[in-house]
Amino acid sequence: MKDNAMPHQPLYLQIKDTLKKQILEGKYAPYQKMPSESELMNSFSVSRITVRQALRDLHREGLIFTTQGKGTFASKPKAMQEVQHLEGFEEAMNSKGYETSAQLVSIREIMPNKDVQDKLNIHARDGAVEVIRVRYLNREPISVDTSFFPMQVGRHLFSRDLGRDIFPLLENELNIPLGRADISLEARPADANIAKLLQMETGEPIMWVQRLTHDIHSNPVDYEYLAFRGDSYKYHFHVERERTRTSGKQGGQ
Amino acid sequence: MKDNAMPHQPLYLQIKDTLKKQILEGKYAPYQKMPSESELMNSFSVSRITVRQALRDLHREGLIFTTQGKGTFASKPKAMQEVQHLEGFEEAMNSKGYETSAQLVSIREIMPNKDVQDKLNIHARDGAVEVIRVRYLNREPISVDTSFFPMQVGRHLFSRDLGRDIFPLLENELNIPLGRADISLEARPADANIAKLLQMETGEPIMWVQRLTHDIHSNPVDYEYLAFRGDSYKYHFHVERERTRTSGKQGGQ
DNA sequence: GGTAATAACATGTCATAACAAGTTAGAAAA
DNA sequence: TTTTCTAACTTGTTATGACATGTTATTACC
Repeated sequence: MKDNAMPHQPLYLQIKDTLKKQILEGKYAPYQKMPSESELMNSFSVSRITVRQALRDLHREGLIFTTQGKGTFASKPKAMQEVQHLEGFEEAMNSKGYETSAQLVSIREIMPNKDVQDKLNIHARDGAVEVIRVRYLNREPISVDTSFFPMQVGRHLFSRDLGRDIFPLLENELNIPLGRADISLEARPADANIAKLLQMETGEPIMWVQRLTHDIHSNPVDYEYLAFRGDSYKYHFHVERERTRTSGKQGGQ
Repeated sequence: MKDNAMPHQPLYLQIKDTLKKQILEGKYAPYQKMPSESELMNSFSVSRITVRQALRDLHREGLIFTTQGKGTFASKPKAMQEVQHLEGFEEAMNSKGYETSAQLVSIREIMPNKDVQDKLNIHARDGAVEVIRVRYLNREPISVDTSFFPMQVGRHLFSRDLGRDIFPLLENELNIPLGRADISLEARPADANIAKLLQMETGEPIMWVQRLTHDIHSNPVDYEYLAFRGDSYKYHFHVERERTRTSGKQGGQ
């Protein structure tokens, strides 16, 4: 594990990585039964505890689930985004070992509608840049992203590779330090255009995310709609019960 | 918290709960060294693997961290950077001048399925109380709430008015101080039952909210599914861009 | 007193083994 | 043919044991 000489990985991590790769490559379809612990012991020539340790990690990462007496099954990959901080989709997914990519559908200068004007604090005559992309998770379309940028930001994007994340681009190449984002979530039916891009039926549920991102000076720099497939996306977060609310008549559900 | 016949818990879970309680009570200050595995083996009279399994779970919950050669230490209490308080539904709506109400569909004692067992940390034979309600906004159904309570909480609900919020009921009448809640959001199609209760078409999008609420001692007290009409509900919150991530090559969207 | 070596301590990895508990396929009985 | 029972299979828990690796205290030497 010191610099050269292929770092020796513990067996359980090697097994975990092998199985994870197989799952992500689709060797095991969602809900398909995987080899038993006994079979894995034999095929990897290791003890059961080593296999279990690998399986336990895979379970913790949500890639498998196990039922006593039945066996181990591949989970349906589900993108889950933690809402603790403004974290990009790609970053969140890559940290889980999923492969992400994005495909630019279009980029153009537009006359912003009222909503975009209000959000970006601009006028119609200022113009704005609209970027539409489809994002992929493990090569399957998962979201259609429609982003609007004020011209002083947007005009720099025409010459950039938009097949990857925009946030680091804004920060690292345009030197725009990002700050707060306002986010809203709704469940909506997919319209025909989105349904087509996401390879689903019109009317099926999507998670409709609106996000307005500011720089650290609170200037709006990016207003976007993200339409995620409902069956492939989940938001997750923690909240605390605020103490002072207990004195009121409200609160809870 | 389990008053009657304490169901037999695996040793590692008992040890984990004991240590967790000690940590949360402040017996070990943040970063303070905890007993070694060897000492825990002796004090609990179990094998090392049983101790390690308990420690592994505590580590996974963020309560401890371990360093090879040094030992095991209490973590700094997660100062949950709460995105924003989940504003109580009723409060949020009432502050906007909307009229809210809830109608009890059913309350019954059930044998909890595996998911509910896991979430409420109970066994099937413990039973649980299931409460199903429809919530109204300005007299139109907006959500179907299915809540599960462990028996020591749930049995008190049979004699209560469930036409109003449960959280203040739990806090003010049952003296259960509420703490953290884990929440996840998904867009899903409404099944026939929910569609009927919400007066919508089967398959239309709903916002599927899963919420596990704990008391301040981290005991789970309420596990619920909230199915909101997609066309009548929106989640909104703020997040900050985390500074340290800008140094990476990933991030953004 | 400072430095190096060694021993003791502590967690990390892995093996073998056994029993508990849940599921299912196949055999036997009705 | 259908139902019941049992053996085989499968995961869950726990024990004992050994070696690897990292840290720290102690001892020996200069």
